[in-house]
Parts: sequence; C-alpha cells; structure tokens
Amino acid sequence: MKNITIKDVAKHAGVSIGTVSKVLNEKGYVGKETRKRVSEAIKTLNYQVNANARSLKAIRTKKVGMIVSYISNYYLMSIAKTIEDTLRSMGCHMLVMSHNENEQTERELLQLILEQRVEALVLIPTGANKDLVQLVIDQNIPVILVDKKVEGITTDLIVDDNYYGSYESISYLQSLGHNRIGVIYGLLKNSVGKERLEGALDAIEKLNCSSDKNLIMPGDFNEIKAYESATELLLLPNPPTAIYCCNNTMTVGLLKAINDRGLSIPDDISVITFGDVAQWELVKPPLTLMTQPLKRIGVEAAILLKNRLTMEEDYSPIQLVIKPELQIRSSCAKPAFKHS
Amino acid sequence: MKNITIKDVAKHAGVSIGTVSKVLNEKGYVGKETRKRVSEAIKTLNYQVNANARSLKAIRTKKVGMIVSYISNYYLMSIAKTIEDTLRSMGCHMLVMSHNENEQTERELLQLILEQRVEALVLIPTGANKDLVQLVIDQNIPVILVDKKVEGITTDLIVDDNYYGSYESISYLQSLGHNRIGVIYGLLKNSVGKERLEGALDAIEKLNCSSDKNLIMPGDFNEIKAYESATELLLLPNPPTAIYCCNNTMTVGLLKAINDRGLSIPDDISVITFGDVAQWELVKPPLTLMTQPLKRIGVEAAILLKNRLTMEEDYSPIQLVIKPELQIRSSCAKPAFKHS
DNA sequence: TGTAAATAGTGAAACGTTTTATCAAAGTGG
DNA sequence: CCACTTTGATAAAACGTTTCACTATTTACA
Repeated sequence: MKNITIKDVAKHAGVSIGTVSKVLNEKGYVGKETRKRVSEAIKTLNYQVNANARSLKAIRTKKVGMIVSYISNYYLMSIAKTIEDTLRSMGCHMLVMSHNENEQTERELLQLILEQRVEALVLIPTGANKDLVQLVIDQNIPVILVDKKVEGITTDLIVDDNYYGSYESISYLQSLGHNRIGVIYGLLKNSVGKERLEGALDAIEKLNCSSDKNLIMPGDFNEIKAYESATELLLLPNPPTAIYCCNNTMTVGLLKAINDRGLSIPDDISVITFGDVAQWELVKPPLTLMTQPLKRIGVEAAILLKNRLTMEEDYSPIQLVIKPELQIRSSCAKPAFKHS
Repeated sequence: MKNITIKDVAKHAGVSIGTVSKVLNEKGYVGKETRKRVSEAIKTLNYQVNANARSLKAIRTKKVGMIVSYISNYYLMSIAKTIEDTLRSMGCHMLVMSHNENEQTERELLQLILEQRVEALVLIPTGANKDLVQLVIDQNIPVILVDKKVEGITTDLIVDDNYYGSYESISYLQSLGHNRIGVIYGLLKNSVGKERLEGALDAIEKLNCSSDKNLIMPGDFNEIKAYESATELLLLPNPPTAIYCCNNTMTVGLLKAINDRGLSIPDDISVITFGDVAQWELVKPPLTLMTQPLKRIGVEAAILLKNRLTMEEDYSPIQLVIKPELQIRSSCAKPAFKHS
C-alpha cells in the first residue's frame, strides 16, 4: 500500500513533476488545460502532499508549538483555542503538549519542539529549563511566554497581574471590615504562586490587618492540600472571618471543607477566589472572585504570535501584564460580630 | 542564522554523516572513541535533528493526530491528556486540533492529518465527512472514533452508552415518584444528542410518565438556548416536577433559569444532568448526575491506540460502549404535592 | 515586422536525513 | 596461517517535495 507521490500524479497526467508542484502551490505559469488534467489526476489518485517532504525543502513548516502545564485546564485551553483559530486562519497548525509541571518532561518537550522545526512556540513554562528555552530563542524561533515567566529569559511575555489581583482581593475584604483574613496559597516555586502570595501578604501588612502567621496556609495548587489547610484554618480557636484562595482548584477543596464543617458563606465566613469558571456563578452563594481576562490573554497572544510569524526583522520583546478584574457576587459580607 | 545539520556535525567530528546518523540512532557499529567525538560535536554545536527530514526517509513520523470538537472542553481534554501521556511513553507526540463542530473545518483538519502522515488518528467527529474519514482509513492509518460515531464507517469506536445513561436518569426520577419530567436535549444531528434524547423518550414512554410534548425542549448543547427552554418549561401552567438535562453546558443555563425564577432545588423542582465536573459537587444542592467514566475512556483509547501503533497486521475493529454511572447527590427528591 | 515580455513547461539540484552496499581492519578458531 | 566473523567507517542512493535555470512558444505593441 505504497503512498501516492507527486511522481505518480505527474505520470498519470503526462506532465513533469515540476508542473504538478506548480499546480499544487498555485505558483508560476500553468496552462488551463494542463492544470485541469493535473487536478483530475490528483483527485482520482487521492493524492496527498507529504507535508514532511514539503517542509524539508521549503523553510516554512507551518507548525507552531504550544506547551502548556495541563492540557485539561480550562483556563489554558481557552487561550489555546483562540490561538489555534488564529493559526488556522494563517494556514498553520498547532502541536499541543503538556508537561504537567514536571521539569524533566518540559525538557523533553522543548527538545521535541526544536526537532520539529516549529515556527514559533507558545510556552506556559514550569519556570525551570532556562537553558533550553534560551536555546530555542537562539534558533530564531519566536517564543511567547504565557501566564508565567522564566527567570533570566527576555522574550515576549503575557501574564496576569497576579500581585495586583491578590492585593485587590485582600483590599476588598478589608474594605468590608475584615481584619482576620485567611489565605490559602499555591506552590511557591511557581512565579504565579509566589506573586499571588506576595500581593496578599503586602496588602495584609499595608492595610493593617492582623498579621497572624497561622492564617497563611499552603494549598499547593491542589484540592486535597487545600482542603486540609482550610480545615485547619476553620478549627483555629480564633478563626479568620474571611478566606482568600489563590486558585480554582484549591477553592474546590476550600468549599468542601467549609461545607463539611457545616459553616455557611458568607454568614460564618467570607470567601473570595482568584480565577473564574462558569460554575462559580452557580454555587450557593455565587462566588466573588478575581477574573483573569481569558479572552483578552488569548487574543493578545494570538495577535502577538501572528506578528512574530509574519515579521521577518528583529524586534524587541513585548511584555504584557494584564490586570484581572474583581467580580463581586455574594460570597463576601461584613464580618459577623464575634465575642473573642 | 543557518540551522546546524548533520553535515556540520560530521565535519566538526571528522567523520562521515553516516557515522553521525549511527550515533544518533544508536544503530550499527561505532567505535567508542568516535562515538564520544561525535557526541561532543553535537553538544558544542547544539545540533538538533530535523524531524521532518527524518520522517521523510524513515517511514515512522512519530506523530499521532487528535481532532476534537472543542479544545477547551474539560471532558475531551481529560481524554486527550491520558492519550498524550501514553504517546509520550512511546516516543510519539500529538497534534491536537479542534473543529468546533463545524463540518467544513473538520474537512480541512482531516486533510491536514492526511498531509502530515500521522501514524494514527483519534477523532471526535462531527458525524459528517464520511468520505474523508474513509480516505484516512484507506491510507492504512488507524482511526479511533471517540465519543461519537460516523454513520457508515466501521473502525475502532469508544463511546458512552448515551441511551442507557438517559434511560437510567429518567428511570431514577420516575422511581422517586416523578411523572411529569422535563427534558432539555442537545443537537440532534449529533449522534450523542440523538441517543440521549431517544433514551429519555423511551424511558418516559415505557415507564408510563406523562408524555406531554411540551416538556421536551431543545437546548442545542449551549447555555443560552438551554436557559430559554428551561425558562419556558418553568413558566408552563403545569410545569414539570423534575428536569433532565442532557449535558453540562446546558445545565449551567438550566440552573441559572431556576435561580432567576427564585425556585429551589429539589423542593420546587428536581434536577439531574448528564456529565460530571468538579464544581457540580459544590453547587447547592450538590447535583445528582450521570458520570461519564472519563478516566476509563481515556485509558481505553490510549491502550487501543498503543495496540494499533505497534500491531502491523490487519485487525478487526473494536467497539467499546462504556456505561455511565448514576451519581446520587441531593438535587433530586420526591415531588412535592401539587394541587393542579 | 521585430523585439521584448508574458506564458507554458521541463529537468535537475537541493533540502537533511536514513539506509544500503562496500570496504578495511581486527579478532577468532581450527 | 587461512578463512571466517565481528567491528568500524564510508560513500552514495533514496525519501518527496520545491525551486531555479532553461527552452520554447505565444502575445503585445511601437
């Protein structure tokens, strides 16, 4: 079951392979009659160009790589979708891979990217593997970092303003009168995790909230750990009157913990989270949160990508820091009076 | 900024390109000393094999295509993740694309798949484009259909038992005493949508529920339409005591409609849905639903894929129909007495 | 009518690999 | 010491395209 090649088409149509190529790529001069004969040969033989051979000769591979942390993550895939649509409109396509926040895996994927001769790379990095990322850049492959930066690398970057989002979240709670605010934070080796915690901590300090260290608990960006930390928080002799949770996944754990202790939001405790998901509007009560402007990030990334793909000249890296927005719903209220 | 080729490495190490190739692929005889020199040359030159050139000569492209309907869909991407992991362990990688249920887009993607000479294709089809799907199969590329079938195509298939899931959902409601059951169904040109509706309809008939046609409303698999239909259902002079909603997206609309009318679940109305998502456990009350065994589907698809990739011989297509499971939580209760 | 430009088609080189046939040296066993 | 086999390395062919240099015909227009 040999594959049909351009040679077969040429023979079938009685022309040279150069002519077939011209028909295929709509380049150069081909007679009307000949074009038709060739087209028909292609049809009847079910010929398909071999993209590998094509990108071997032609420099353009029409491939763009996208490496994300989690492929089943709604936030990331929303961005991916926007990018994919843009690419398709440019006749390119996308290689998607996920490293699951594993640095070794990311190494292998970057290696693959290099081998595949993609024309650009959209990377949600682990934060490590600076050497390989730099290597990709050195090969003149445009790299767009999304969501997270890699220390020591200067290239295009699109991130949420995590610090700002956290600061504002705490600030909002404080404005409602809370001054014992619990925080469940994510992995700190992750720049997102770090920035969100720092924003929260700075806000707590500057706004004169209680800076009880016991109220700041790790959630490791996972549901289980968040559940445990939340439970601990709730069992404190003098528990917080509000909890700020640094991402969606951990919020699932937090809410379960609150449920399991029979507490009610916002009467017993206020809750605010960083990150949006359709269902947070349906939880009772609907969650107040900091939304990441998903669409915006996706669109910006896509635009940037398009520019990088069409621009030949050198360019200077663009850094986009996108501010999240406070979405006020019903999970935060004034703190109840407590006789401590 | 020319790319480094195998030729450069050969020159740098003072050997022939054949030898470099042998080192690269760990094939044939290479002297210990030579191997070292070559390896060093590769390191210092930062050489990266050109995967395109490689797959031109070697038949294996190490690429598997995956075409899904929506790339930001949690259900599909969970499956994709499992498959991707398996592939990586086999040294292959995945081309992910989405057709957004657009048949023309699917055509283009299938074309791309053909051109890319992938070794296998995992396809969540629109249901159309039978000709192109068949063409892929004819090229001896194993095709695994997931989630949905394509009429007239026989190949590997892994689907939920949608009919069963719907039937059981209605059956559960009926067992609680409901006999005016509303249904919000999805797109019917979609086999999933069709099967789910049929299961529900058959159950309603066989179990002697009221077969009031007004209770069966389209939701088109989207939130807005579902919201409208749900609202209509709730405004009926004699509204249903329970509603079965055929997928997650539509359930968002349904719940919003119920909220907006100030109704309470399950006191005023019972709700059951087809499809799981972490947040459905956190909604008040936690939703009773039919879960699709995501992990199972992903794993089965991955295993099947692995087999197809390693098996040379012809094989007969496997059809896997996986039963969803009823997950009882608190959104369904006995119907309240109504003086109609 | 003559000449340049436009049109139509060809053959061969090039892209960066892998593979195959070949050669040469070095071990091996009788 | 001879006839193998094993080991080590090479040059050239092949993979399926695109592109470039060329030839040959037709068209345009001054």
